[in-house]
Amino acid sequence: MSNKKLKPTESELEILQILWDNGPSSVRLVNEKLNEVKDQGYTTTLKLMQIMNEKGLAIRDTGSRTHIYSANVSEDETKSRLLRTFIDSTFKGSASSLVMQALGNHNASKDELDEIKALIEKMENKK
Amino acid sequence: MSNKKLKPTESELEILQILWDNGPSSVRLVNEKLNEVKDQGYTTTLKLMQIMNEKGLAIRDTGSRTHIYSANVSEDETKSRLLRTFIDSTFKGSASSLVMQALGNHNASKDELDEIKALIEKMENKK
DNA sequence: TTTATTATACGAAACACTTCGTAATACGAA
DNA sequence: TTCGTATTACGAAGTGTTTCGTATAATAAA
Repeated sequence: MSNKKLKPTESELEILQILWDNGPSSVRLVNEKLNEVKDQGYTTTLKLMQIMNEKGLAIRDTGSRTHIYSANVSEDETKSRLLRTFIDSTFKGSASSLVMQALGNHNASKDELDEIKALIEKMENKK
Repeated sequence: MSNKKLKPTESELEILQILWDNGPSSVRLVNEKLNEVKDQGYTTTLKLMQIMNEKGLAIRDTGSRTHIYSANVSEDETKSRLLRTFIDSTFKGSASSLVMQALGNHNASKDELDEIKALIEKMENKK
């Protein structure tokens, strides 16, 4: 996987998510997945994926006529970087501010809270 | 406060944060605060704030020569909406996925972890 | 009053992102 | 081979954001 520091756009992230979920895919398949959610012409999707290839967000196998695209950035690293950027720009870098807002506004279930608390304890033991 | 559903841009959010922190402010003051962090010409800041006024993100008092701008959207509501959008686009709508990622990838310090754990315990006791 | 300073208004350029029309090409079917 | 379809390539238009130069107006200083 590439370790480029590029921040994908909204549209690119949608496509990356499809590639992460489905593995290497043709433009046709990605476009069909996208069209389950929104209207978008085939050539629009194609163009976006070509640009993603140029940017290094995706790579493609051009061996056969139908090019097969794969994500070239890892899901975890990408989301972690997006989260970091979001925390910095919206919550002045404070992860706890964000978590409080997230937990406060979405009424997490008791099971979710337990799960999260367990994770926190695990992390604290490591520090 | 206005309840318009407008999503501020990155630059607009920076300015809103200054207005939230400092209260009603002149363009000059906002520009000075911005310039502590980044280079940006005065007229650029002015233009952004004029646009924010047009969009309803800010209002201004034009009574005296130096116009005084105030945020016209609440900090909590705005951040909550931004968070919701971010969770939807990046974490498929799952707040706990986001929290896990925030806690798991060095996005939170030990102090923040303690803070969050305390919050969770408080929430659990309420249930 | 004259000059210098400070502020706003306006418009345009630069940039990035999204969208799609059209052309060229490869492939498969008749 | 010929025709229709699927695919990629290319370029340009539309939109939104950011940036700033210049003009105009108001105020303060001399």
